[in-house]
Amino acid sequence: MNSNTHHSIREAIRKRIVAGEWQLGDLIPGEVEFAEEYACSRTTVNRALQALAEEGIVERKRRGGTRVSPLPAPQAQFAIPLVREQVEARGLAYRTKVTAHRVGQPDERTRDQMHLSPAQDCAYLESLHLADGKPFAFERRWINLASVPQFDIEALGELSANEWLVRKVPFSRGSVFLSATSADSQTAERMQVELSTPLFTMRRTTWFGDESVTAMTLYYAPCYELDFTI
Amino acid sequence: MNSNTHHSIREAIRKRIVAGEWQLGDLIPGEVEFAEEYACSRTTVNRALQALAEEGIVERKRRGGTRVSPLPAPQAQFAIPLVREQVEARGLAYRTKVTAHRVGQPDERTRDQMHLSPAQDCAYLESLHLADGKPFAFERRWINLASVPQFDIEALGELSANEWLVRKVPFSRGSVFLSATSADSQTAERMQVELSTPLFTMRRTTWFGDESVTAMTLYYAPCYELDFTI
DNA sequence: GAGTGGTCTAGACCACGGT
DNA sequence: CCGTGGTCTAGACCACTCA
Repeated sequence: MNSNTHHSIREAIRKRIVAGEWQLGDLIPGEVEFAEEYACSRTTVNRALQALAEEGIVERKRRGGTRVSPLPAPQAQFAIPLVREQVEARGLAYRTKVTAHRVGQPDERTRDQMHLSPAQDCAYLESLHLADGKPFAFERRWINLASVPQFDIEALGELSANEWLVRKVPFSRGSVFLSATSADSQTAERMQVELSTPLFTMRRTTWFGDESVTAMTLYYAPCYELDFTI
Repeated sequence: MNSNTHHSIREAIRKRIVAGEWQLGDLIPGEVEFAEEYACSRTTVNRALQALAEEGIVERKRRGGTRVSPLPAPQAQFAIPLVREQVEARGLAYRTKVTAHRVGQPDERTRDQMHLSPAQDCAYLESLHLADGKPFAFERRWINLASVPQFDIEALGELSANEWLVRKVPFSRGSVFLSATSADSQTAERMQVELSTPLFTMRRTTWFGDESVTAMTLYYAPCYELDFTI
């Protein structure tokens, strides 16, 4: 048995690329050549190179061979965390509180975002996420009752709306917008900050199939930073 | 020949999971079983399921089988774009201008971030990124001359420092911090906004191996949003 | 047309980890 | 222990695309 796994070969080739053995955009050896060099089958090299292609390190074309990416863009992959996890990761106690809720029709902008007809009823929710009792984030959310008819304030229990939705409508997709906004009077009051404080803001709309599930805006406390590695 | 590719099988199984054929956390059929069902080899099913595992849709354990992820967290993958690309994607003309530069030693906080010894010389750069002549982002950057000795203001040409570094030190890794900050007087002047305007801010430190390359802070114009899909 | 990557298959052995 | 996933191999055929 050969100890060369597609994993070890991938790392070996990655190291050679990172070390600059080939210039950006240059052709690197083909699968057969690598297979001879590492004394393994072509299949194994193929897996290794496909993984590097998925990472954006190399680009591959039939007949054209495999080249080092001409302009490798730093890639980041991260999971959108639940606020509960963000709070508990800081060693603080998480609690959430619904500060307002009603059923009604969203404003036109939200209706557009969620592709709703004007008469469509939605649940509206305002919640505060607390870390050790202090405001950590303030959330405004619309939930499409047509796609989540089981939704009810009572059903949440101790969960935040997001935690409930993640369980009830898993594998939803969506778009995220990050920005810096100025605290409006309501947010400032809820978050106990001064009016116009800069707040890191995350806006999300999520979909299940072609039906919108929810649209929300989350305002984080001034201390908050979103961090990830590339 | 069978028309079932690992790709098509992956999508078929994904659809069944998303449709709720199995509950969150439930065991799904094993590789052999799927192979019979889709009339293909176990190898092909294996590739399909491994891909779903990488996406976080299923979790796999030897002997334990494959289960639907109990709490699937929405995953996002995106490339840190060059400011030039962000500007040109909006159909605007990109230009960059170095507004200040010198060689010296960074403040203690930056020195810590970059793991530098006190006497270590760095290049300091302030640049403005313009979109159709209007300020789009303002950047403060330290460059570790020990890891990039070839760096020189003249070497940049029409490129931004980041574009130059991406070519000169490709495949670097690093950490990113996103936040909302209040425009200080210098940034406000350069960006032509009022003092204390909330600005979406990206702080990055990048490494090549165990050597820091650069540390930078980028302040985006108020109109800016970072968007991606999950 | 020919060379490269993309994929499949059947069979084999290994490694982990639940019973 | 033994069933499950993890991986390798050799050979095969296909699909793209460059010359």
